[in-house]
Amino acid sequence: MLQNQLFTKTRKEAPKDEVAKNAQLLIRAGFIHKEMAGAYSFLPLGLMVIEKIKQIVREEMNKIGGQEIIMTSLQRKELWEKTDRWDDEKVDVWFKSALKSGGEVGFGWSHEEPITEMMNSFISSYRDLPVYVYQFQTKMRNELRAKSGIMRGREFVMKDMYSYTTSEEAHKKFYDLTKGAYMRVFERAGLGDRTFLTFASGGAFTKFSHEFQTLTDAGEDVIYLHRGKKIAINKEVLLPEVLEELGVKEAELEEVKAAEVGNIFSFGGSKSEQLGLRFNDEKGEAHPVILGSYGIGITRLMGTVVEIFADDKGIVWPESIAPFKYHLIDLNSKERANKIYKALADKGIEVLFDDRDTRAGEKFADADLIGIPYQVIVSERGEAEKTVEVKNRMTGETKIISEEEFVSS
RNA sequence: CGGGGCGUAGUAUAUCGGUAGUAUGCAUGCUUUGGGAGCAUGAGGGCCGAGUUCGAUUCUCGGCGCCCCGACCA
Repeated sequence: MLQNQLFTKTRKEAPKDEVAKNAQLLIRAGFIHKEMAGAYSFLPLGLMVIEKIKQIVREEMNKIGGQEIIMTSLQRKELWEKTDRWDDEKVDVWFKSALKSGGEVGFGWSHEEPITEMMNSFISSYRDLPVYVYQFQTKMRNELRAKSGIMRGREFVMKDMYSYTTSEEAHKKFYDLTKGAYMRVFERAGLGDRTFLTFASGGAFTKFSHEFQTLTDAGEDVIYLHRGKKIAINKEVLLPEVLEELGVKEAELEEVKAAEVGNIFSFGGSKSEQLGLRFNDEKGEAHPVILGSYGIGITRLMGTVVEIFADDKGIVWPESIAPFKYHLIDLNSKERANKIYKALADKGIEVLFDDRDTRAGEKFADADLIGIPYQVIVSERGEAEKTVEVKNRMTGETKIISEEEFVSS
């Protein structure tokens, strides 16, 4: 992509109404635009990152049998009344509106109810199970206070997956499978070594649910970490019996701040019961379908990555979710740079070509701010030998290699 | 929802009861060209409403919006 054609611009100064590092940098670099408190638009660069993250998640969910769908954001009042979660007293993050034709609708803050009810149309026998479905959805939550940039907005992108199985055993098996899939997602997104499976309160159905907590001071949660065992316990369930069950002593735990980038829940059969989702077993006896729910905050993950890897010059993207692999910077060597750009583009390599007619300093500063993993500098210095400089944004390391070698690598 | 802070140009800020200044960004020209260059010229601004006043961007009240701490976050 030609940088000249990118309609966004970088800024030197962060807007005064943002304090969160992720929002400051993403706005300065032109990835997002703030529409109102807790609501951000994703611009070309930001959307590319979102799509990269989604693709990683998609691949991992498909690998464990997930099927992708997308549900409507509009939700029926009657449905949520069946599970007693329509009332604002029960769920305080509802956005609701009225239909002109009469009646009320809600904007989805979660999709357990509608998707489970929908499954009534497709699940009636043990032969129809298991079913694993997921979607990438824009969730809307009427938070009393939005904060932390894109890490806790009123509107955000979430992957939510639901599992429908015949038994607790089958459920447990899939539940454990998702733990692995989730860790692979976070590893691929660059957060592997600082993301921990965390025990959290499980609600009415199981003792624990599990969260995936990524260590960062920008997070909202406090967890107690056992680095040796690679597990953590959310502050909310740091109780003697929990410690005993997990076989850890409080003294061995480290108190750290973390951001919840994912969570997985077991619902048992009660919600299915409420919504009438049952299946017949081999003997023709009806049972409620066992439900599990699995979330990954896509936009929160993006914000977390920015918080963790950014330095004083700007964002640093892990290669796996960067909008481009290369930032090609032309310093008065347009002919050569053009040729290199075309060669890369022909090979389908993702490259942002800074073809703007600006000074070197500005190009370097912008490239550092945007945070693409490799900056490829084409200048008069390499004219005679036909070389380019390849600078690693994360390490700052620079290599001079021949144009030919670079293009063919 | 409790507490605190804030609203001045695209952005960041200053000043002031009486012609609103600076930086940056933007436009044009010249000079410059490896870490956000220099000079010149130009366009661009007081959240909304009411009140006080000869006069309000400034003071008072109300509204709207934004930020922070706490609470909340199946």
